[in-house]
Amino acid sequence: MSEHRYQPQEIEPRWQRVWADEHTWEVANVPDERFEKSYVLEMLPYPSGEPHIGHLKNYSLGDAIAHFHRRTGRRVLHPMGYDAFGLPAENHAIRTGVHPRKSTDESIAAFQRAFRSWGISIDWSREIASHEPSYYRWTQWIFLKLFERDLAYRKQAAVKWCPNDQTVLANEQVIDGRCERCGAEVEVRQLEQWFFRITDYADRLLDDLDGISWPESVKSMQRNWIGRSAGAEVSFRCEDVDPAHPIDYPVFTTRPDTLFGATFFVMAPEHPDVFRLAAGTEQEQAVHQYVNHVLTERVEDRGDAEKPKTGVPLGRFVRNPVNGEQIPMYVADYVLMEYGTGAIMAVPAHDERDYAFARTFELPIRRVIENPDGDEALPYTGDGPMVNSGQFDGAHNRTAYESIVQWLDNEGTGHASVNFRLRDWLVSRQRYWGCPIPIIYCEQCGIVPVPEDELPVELPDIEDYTPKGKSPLAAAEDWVNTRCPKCGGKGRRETDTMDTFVDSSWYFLRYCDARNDEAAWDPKVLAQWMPVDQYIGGVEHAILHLLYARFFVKALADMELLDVQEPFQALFTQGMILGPDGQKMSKSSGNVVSPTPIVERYGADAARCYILFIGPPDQDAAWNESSLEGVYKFLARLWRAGDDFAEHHPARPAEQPPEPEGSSLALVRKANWAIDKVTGDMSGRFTFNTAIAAIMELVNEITHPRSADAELSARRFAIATAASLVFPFAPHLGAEVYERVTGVRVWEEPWPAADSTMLTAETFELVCQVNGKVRDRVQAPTGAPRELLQELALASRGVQHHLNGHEVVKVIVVPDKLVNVVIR
RNA sequence: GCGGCGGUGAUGGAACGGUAGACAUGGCGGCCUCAAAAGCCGCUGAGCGAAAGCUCGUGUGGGUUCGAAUCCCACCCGCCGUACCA
Repeated sequence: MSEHRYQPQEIEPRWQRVWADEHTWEVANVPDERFEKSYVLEMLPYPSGEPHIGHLKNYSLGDAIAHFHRRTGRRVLHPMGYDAFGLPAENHAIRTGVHPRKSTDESIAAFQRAFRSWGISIDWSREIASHEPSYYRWTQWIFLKLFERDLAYRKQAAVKWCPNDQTVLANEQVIDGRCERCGAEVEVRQLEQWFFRITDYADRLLDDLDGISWPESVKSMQRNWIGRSAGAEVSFRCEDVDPAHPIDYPVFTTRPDTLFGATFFVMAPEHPDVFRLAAGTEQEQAVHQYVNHVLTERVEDRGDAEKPKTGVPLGRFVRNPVNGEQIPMYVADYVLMEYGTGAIMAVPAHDERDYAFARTFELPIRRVIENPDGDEALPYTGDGPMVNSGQFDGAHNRTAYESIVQWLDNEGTGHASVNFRLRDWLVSRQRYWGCPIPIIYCEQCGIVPVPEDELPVELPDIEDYTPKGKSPLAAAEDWVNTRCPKCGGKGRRETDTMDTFVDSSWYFLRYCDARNDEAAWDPKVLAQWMPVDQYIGGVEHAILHLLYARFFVKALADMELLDVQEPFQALFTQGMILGPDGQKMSKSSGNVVSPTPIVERYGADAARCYILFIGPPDQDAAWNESSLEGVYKFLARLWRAGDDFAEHHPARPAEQPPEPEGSSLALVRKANWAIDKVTGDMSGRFTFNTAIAAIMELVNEITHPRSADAELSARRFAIATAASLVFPFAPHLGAEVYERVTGVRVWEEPWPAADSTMLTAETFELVCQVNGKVRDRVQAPTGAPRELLQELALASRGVQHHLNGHEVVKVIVVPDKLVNVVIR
């Protein structure tokens, strides 16, 4: 009887064929008022090699949510695509000579096979890949739209350069002074590059976080990254260089209340005026030496806050606007050109860095805020009454804050100001395998956008991918040399390509209208689907992708190309699957678990259930094969229960029996309990681990010998319910068992609703406590009045035993739950 | 430093302020079998006890409460992010 065994290898392909042949998961862009829409989206994969176990988790999670939404009466958009441009394919090409398009397409095929073999319910009619001209045509179009609005611009700047990948990087792609991709130490170079003006959106990117359901951790990371600081901009005047033409140097400070304590002034080594200021002073030589030294220092070393402060005097003075004092100017590397104005007022008494610098250079330290605790220690960064601050003496610094800013404003020496840590997004890359930037440089007309009707600017084939400090595309002379669209004269194409994060900043929009050849999307179609109701992916994208995509949506909304302000209404960040050793999976540690052999051996359903059962999905979890077998056994038992039943009874729709008794009642109750539990878990925190545990309990009840004499309809109902509930996690098995027992396709059935009368029994176990400690448990009628419960508890053996002789002070009764007798 | 999250059996993990440890793994015992595999049933936090039962127990120390893993305060440890950001 070998066929009476759970054989996922037989069941799974059969249902996959049904879903493929019938296009089951496709949805049309035709509005249907009867149903609410739901857009469920997992972050699109980067197709490099084979899918790994993290992908299995990501798409198992998303698929369960998509199925649940469908069966609770929503029209679900659940598409798939590939983030196909990028460095790994190109580096592979450099090593092997294989065109990145070929290796990428092979990898995409592997992903497609995997998704089908996992039974993920994807609307394949909307599939996209960012390296196809039909997609990147619109990436280029968006670039041009941003360019039109001056949100894409070109400027010379000190940028982060990866010497290994031979390309510039966005600030977000530099981790601890190293390249996010290859780990090489990043250098700083002055280069002309393309930027997106994301800083224009800093305020909105920050404020709108309040309105979306995202994990607090991700919101907080974005808030920190945007780094909004409120303070004041204050001008310090330098009359030294030419008294006839004084120069005002603004600084940004979050502590204008400490202005009276500013005893020196520091500029960043990159500040453009540093050499001019030092010129002609005895410091000239020293300043040159110092600045040159700093600029050759490693980025990582310079950022170390622990290292001793260095710097040199500029030989000049500036005037403190609040008290007219002339304070010395310095150049020091602890001041950063990228933040604020590249110059600071130094208040050593109330700032740790300024304090350290002042001690090293023996500069005056003047306390202007007292510590209410009477502690004399400096630096003191807390609040307190002001001293040595002229007219503000005695006032509390927080109270005086506003009036100082007001006073500066009246004097014309300062004003309230806000500063952001966020920098503009550097998007050009000196690499081949990316979306070409649709720009032409003309000797006459300068920077000229490629006309929309000439899009896409197709990526040409080239021979040599090796990076040479400029884009490999520069070698494609035929392609580079073109005519200026404006004047018809000689033009040269931009040879840099776009950061791949540009491609993935709008793909969720393209899914809505993926086959539109006339436009990136039809705004009316977009309005039907956007925003994404549930987005699912890894935390590693907390800043980069999630910030960029939000920026794109806001910018496009401002152009009235769409009408949402936020792309992802709710976000769920999954935890990582670690190796069996609890370490991050990596080729070098040899602990990588591939999903393919697991799926082949245990089936996709078991692999999917296991990965969801392992723990709360937002937490990291170590892979453990023996637990996987436990999940497999559970599925096999459900299959066997269905098989046994179907062997002896013809399929008929499952219904809850009207008045079950005895073991039938127990079974029906358990089924309803499971419906209630699973439904709750699916709707809230996605705690699929406890949902699966509840289905396990139901299956345990079904197969337990005590349920053997339950009536037919009760057994059918219980088995069908288990199959129905397991369907979002194990779709093949759910469909198989449900159909064999009921004759009906489970995905066409609505999600089961718990019968509330079955969620409670006539009696319950009353917990009897004395002073909060459990002393007995007795059966009591459900819904019994408090008096009765109190009576039962007081009469119980355990309570009596502990009562002896003590005075009962009071009795707490929690209906249908417990009684606590308080004694003295 | 700052921000976020977490600390519960041998293990992964459950527990609207109300029976701590659901479910699963592992372990032990049993059934079935000539035997094994598979499957099924039961037990499984620690200590004391013949048993009934008692005591202890959710990182540490306090607090609130009839009752705290859960709420509050202080601290310790771990993970993640970020950092000379003025």
